[in-house]
Amino acid sequence: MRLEDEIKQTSFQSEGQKAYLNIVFTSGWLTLRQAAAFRPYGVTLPQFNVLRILRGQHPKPATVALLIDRMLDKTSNASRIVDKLEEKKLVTRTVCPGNRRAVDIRITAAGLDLLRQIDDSGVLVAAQTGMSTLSDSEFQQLNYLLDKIRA
Amino acid sequence: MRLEDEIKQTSFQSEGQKAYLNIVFTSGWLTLRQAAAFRPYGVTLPQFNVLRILRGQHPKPATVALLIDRMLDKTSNASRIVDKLEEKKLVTRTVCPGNRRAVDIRITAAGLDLLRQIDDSGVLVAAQTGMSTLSDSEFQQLNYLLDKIRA
DNA sequence: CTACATTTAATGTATGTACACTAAATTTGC
DNA sequence: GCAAATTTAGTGTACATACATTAAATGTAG
Repeated sequence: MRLEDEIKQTSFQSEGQKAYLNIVFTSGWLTLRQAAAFRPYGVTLPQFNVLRILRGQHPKPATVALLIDRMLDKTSNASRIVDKLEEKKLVTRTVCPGNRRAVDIRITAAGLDLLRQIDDSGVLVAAQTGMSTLSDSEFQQLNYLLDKIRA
Repeated sequence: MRLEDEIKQTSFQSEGQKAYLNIVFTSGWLTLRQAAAFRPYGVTLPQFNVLRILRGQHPKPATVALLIDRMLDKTSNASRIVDKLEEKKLVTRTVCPGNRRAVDIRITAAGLDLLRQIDDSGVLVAAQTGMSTLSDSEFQQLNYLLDKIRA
């Protein structure tokens, strides 16, 4: 749907201003759909993303610093997201033996199970059906333009 | 900067998956810059956006429902954003005489002053310098692609 | 006119975001 | 070897987001 109709604004200062609003609005639109898809599994989107990073490391542990490095949202508080996952027994936290400042974070069997369930359900794919309306070359063009904005 | 480098991920399931991450990441990147620009003025980005909607209505009042309709983030809690603005005396809230369920929200002289200050400062333009790296036709292409995703 | 439904805003609760600050462990420079 | 700097997590606080629920005013059907 055209941005103009979504936010009931008919004129914009510039195409750039409109593009800014469009990026932020589309991001929210997509995130809302993703979050809804995960809700039945009892994890939020940031929690899911941390779990996926941990699975990528498995069976090696990750530190909080590594999570921050790989997270989309660098300023989000990885500690507190790990808190929630620990409460749900999806991850474990142990002081790193080699460096007692750091904390080794590992995904548990239950965590791996949950990710497998979500993978199998196709929920992730379904949540991105909004994303299936573009061709591969259009996606590439989009990625090119977004990367260029942050040049 | 390439998304791959920003989030240290070298492979993606598909261009669509990568585009999804790119939209969300770029949105966060832009929002962070905008928020920093407003901080000296003591308002947050959602608060600023509500103020702008109210200026657009001025001198007519707006209701909470109208704010939600025009906001980028429909599920954000307009009531509480108005709370903050009211505390800062940037808006007023009065029960709507014609419909006592509704609340008339108006921007105050101080609110208009603040917006004028922000406009004059060029802060908004400066915050969007990240957005100046694309040509108009590239922005148009970007808008087209984003609208198509939400088709 | 009254009972029920709908509209409108506000509130409650859990989570996440942004940023400053703290505290402990380690590294570095002398 | 020790003092200062740095690294690493965690905490505190303010704000926003997401969604369910409440409460009051209004509309509507009988």
